[in-house]
Amino acid sequence: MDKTITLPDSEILYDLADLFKVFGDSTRLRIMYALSEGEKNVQSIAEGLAMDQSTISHQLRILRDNKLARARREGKQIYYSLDDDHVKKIIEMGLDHVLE
Amino acid sequence: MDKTITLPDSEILYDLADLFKVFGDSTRLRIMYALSEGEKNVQSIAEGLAMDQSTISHQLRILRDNKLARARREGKQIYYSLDDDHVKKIIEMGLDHVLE
DNA sequence: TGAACATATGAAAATATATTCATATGTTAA
DNA sequence: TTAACATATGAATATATTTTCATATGTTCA
Repeated sequence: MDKTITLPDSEILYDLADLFKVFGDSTRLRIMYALSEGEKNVQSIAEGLAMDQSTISHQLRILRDNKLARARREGKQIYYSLDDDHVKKIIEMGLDHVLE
Repeated sequence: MDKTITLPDSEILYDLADLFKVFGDSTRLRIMYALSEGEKNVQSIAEGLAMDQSTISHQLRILRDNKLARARREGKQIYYSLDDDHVKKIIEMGLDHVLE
C-alpha cells in the first residue's frame, strides 16, 4: 500500500493558508464588500461599517499586504479598491457553500 | 452623499468568515488535499502527513462541523471524504491568486 | 468478557489574531 | 510655518486557535 500523499510545496501551502486567513475575518469581509461597490477612502469605509478608523486601517493593511486591495492617495485621503478579480469569485464560492 | 454599504446579513457574514477560517490553516489544507485523492481513514492521513493522530482527529472534526468532510465507519476505522464539490474549487481559486 | 486497536475528546500550554488607545506621519490650506 | 485633517502604526489587552498529552469511547476478535 502506498501511503504517499501528494501536496503542493510547503511554502505554497502556507501562502494559501495565509490567503484564506484573510477571508476568515468578518471585518475584512465587510471591508471587501464595501470595496466591491467601488473605490472608497478609509473614513467612508469606517463610517459605512460603523467601526474605528484604526481598526479599518489595520485591516486594510492586511488586505494590501496580501494583494487583495490597493491604495491610491488623493490629497489627504487614501482611496482603496479591490486589487484582484479573484476576491469576488472566492467570496461567491464561499457563499455558495454557506447558503446551501 | 450616500454612505450606505450593502452587506449580507450579519449571520451569513460570520458563517462565511468561519468557512474561510477552515481553509486558513495549513494542516487542514493538507488534510483536504489528502482527501482529494479519495477516501482515507484517520491513521492513513496521520501517517501520510506525518502528524499526530490526535491533531488530525481534532482538525477532521472541524472539517466535519463545517460540512467539508464526512465520516463513515467501517469496523474499527473511520473513513473520511470530502463532502462538497466547492472544496476543490475554493482551493483552486486561492491557488490562482497565490501563484500569480 | 477482556485485550488490542482506531478514533475522539477535554484540558493545558503555546501561539496567533483582532481591537483599542495613544500617537506618529503625511497632506493641505491659511 | 502652523493648524487641521486623514491615515498609519506600535504596544497593550482581550480573545481565539492549534497542538499536545492523557484518557475516554467504540469496535473487533480471541
